[in-house]
Amino acid sequence: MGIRNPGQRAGLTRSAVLAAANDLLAERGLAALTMRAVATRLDVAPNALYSHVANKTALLDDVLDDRLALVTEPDVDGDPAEGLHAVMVSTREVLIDRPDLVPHYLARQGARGPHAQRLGEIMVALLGRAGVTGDDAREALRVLIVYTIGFAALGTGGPLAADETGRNFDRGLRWLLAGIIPG
Amino acid sequence: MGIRNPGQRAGLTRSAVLAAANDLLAERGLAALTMRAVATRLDVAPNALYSHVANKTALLDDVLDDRLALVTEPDVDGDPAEGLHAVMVSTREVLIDRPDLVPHYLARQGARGPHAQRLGEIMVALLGRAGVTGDDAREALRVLIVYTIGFAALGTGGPLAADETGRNFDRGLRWLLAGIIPG
DNA sequence: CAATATAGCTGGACGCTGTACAGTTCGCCA
DNA sequence: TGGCGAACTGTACAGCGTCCAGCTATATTG
Repeated sequence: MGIRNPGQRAGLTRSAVLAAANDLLAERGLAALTMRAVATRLDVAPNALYSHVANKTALLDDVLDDRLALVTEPDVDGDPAEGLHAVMVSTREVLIDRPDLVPHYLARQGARGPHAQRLGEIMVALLGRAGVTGDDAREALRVLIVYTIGFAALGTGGPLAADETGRNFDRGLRWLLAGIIPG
Repeated sequence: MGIRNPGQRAGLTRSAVLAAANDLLAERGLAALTMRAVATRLDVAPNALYSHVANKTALLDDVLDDRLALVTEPDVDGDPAEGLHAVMVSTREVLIDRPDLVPHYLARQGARGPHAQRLGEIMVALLGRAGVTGDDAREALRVLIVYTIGFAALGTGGPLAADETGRNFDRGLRWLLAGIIPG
């Protein structure tokens, strides 16, 4: 543009880039989330972003994992089934207003970021306290994750209203938990 | 390219376009499925496709629905729970080797094509014969669909091997069906 | 059978994308 | 104080989906 001075530091930060991308996603959706749009919002040249992020896919990965940091941790000492229920509900709530992010998650065959990993560990611990371990735990984990992510992706797009979808999610989740932790 | 004679009919068909797109998806994945690649495969100029397909999104929608035509219909007079189980298993199998298609499905907030609709109706009928009707049926339908699509999307990408994932899917599915159809 | 309308295809182009390259300049550390 | 590495710039490229205008082989009509 000629307005920005060449070579001058804009004080750009990795987390500033993530935040800008996240905001853009929230305000205008995935289609509007282009590297150029993020750069514009930060008043910076498009390629400046590549000093802080490997590429757009990695950027989206990180935005997703940042998002997962907002999942509220359950009471690890309470009832395990209720703890699992709480984690899944919170996860869905956190993801549901970034619906475009979830297909990306699925296309990447699952999240691998630190926050995603932490959630997985918490769930495994809860399952263990409920007497589900080993292969059983791995299977239960996967079922719960797939179910939750699926519901987050479908968002409120079906024939049901928003709060109906929440109750619907809840109901299926309890069916799964009843199967996972019998009695 | 100057090789093809201008104005000459290539005998292009809508279903030929769908087939080419489907093949490309199977052989080289979603990233390789560009309008230009489809056109090249049909030995045609890229914009010729737009005589048969509204745009790329619609093309993907149609490829998906074509795919759903392959789902094997269950015995409508047998045990409803087994019928539902069979439909979901078949759906997952049909989608699992076009894994890129499923995030697209989710991003579009669910399939709406004729074959998808037919599957929905079959499921509702089975649920009805199991005594699940009205809102309960709509909720059960949604839970089953989300679960199945989710597993199709995650494909075999997790920590489990391919056939393990199949058994894993089966297990969770039975939990859900046990909740939907008690007794 | 001749004239006309139409639908299928073409080359070309537009605006947009992600991102590579090389150069400039700043802040920091020896 | 000198130099080095990191941050940022302008520029550019290849590839994308898709629109437009034109040509022509075919179908339709008189």
